[in-house]
Amino acid sequence: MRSTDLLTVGEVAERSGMAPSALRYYEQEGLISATRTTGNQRRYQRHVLRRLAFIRAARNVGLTLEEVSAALATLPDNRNPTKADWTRLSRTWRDRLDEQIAALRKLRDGLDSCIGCGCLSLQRCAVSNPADIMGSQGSGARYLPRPLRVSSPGRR
Amino acid sequence: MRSTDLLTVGEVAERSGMAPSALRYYEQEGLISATRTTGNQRRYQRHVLRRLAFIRAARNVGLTLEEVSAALATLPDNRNPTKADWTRLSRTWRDRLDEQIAALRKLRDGLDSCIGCGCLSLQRCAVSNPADIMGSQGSGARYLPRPLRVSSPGRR
DNA sequence: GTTATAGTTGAAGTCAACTTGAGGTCAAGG
DNA sequence: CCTTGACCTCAAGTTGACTTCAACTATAAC
Repeated sequence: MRSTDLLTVGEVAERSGMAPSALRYYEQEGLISATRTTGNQRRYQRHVLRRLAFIRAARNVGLTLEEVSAALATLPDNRNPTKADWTRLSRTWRDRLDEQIAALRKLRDGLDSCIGCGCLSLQRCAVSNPADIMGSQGSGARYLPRPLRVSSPGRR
Repeated sequence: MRSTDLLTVGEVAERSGMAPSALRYYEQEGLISATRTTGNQRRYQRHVLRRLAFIRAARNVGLTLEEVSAALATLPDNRNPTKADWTRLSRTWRDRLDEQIAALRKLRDGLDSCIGCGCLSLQRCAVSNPADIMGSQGSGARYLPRPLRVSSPGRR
């Protein structure tokens, strides 16, 4: 067993629940970083675990890696991120989750009315309506997870 | 303008809001069907629109095409599907949506407690917890849309 | 009959987020 | 010193749901 406070990929993988290949991929995408031993093996500082926790949490909320990347980029690089930094980043997730929940609820309520009538009319049914799942209040629906986003004709 | 009650791909595409390429793909996957003209062009019966509405609705709820396909296969082929048939199929969506909503709510509530503490601890934080988003009641979380499913270590 | 528009096929490309495989190297315990 | 298990890189493969392309043909309107 090594005695330093640096972690190998295997250790980080186990502690974070992510596959080593995912860790390499994240590094390649600039989301995390590691130093190298003289023999070119990765050694991670413990704080990478927090970063990975953030990444997982963000992915759970439905962000793409690109968005995660952008969020991480707003962290200060001259000092260690504080609680406040992480809090700031995760605060916007709440809105996103609220939007997602609202969208699902709308879908469900539309479905409830559809179950009564069995219509699934292209024109009238909220559930199968091609364009307008999120309704008309402005520019919503941007934060729906992929499978809940209605493919607007012409783009998937 | 043609006078029959059969629809061309273009017409079906416009009325359903789906791309012609998607319609061909669905046909290839056995989700819809069409007759052909002597010149080999597709002609759709009007009821394909209802089927497409179903497909879109199901996709909105997060089903894969394979699941949609399985659902459609339970429709009777000796008679036209009735309202009751469509209703039966869509009834299971409700449960799925309820599950999705519950999962998101759980995520949000976990987030609310995290915003206060800024922790994102791998061990304690519900939002970034690798294994256990849906909690312990049995085998839940099967119907979470892809981006909300936590990748269990070893599989994506 | 001509032309414009719309349709046909099969193969290949796209996207995100990884995983897998081949072929080779490192590190730690005995 | 040697073996074993962990690690390295780079390229290619995977999945689902399509889209795009090239090369060609049909149909409808005039």
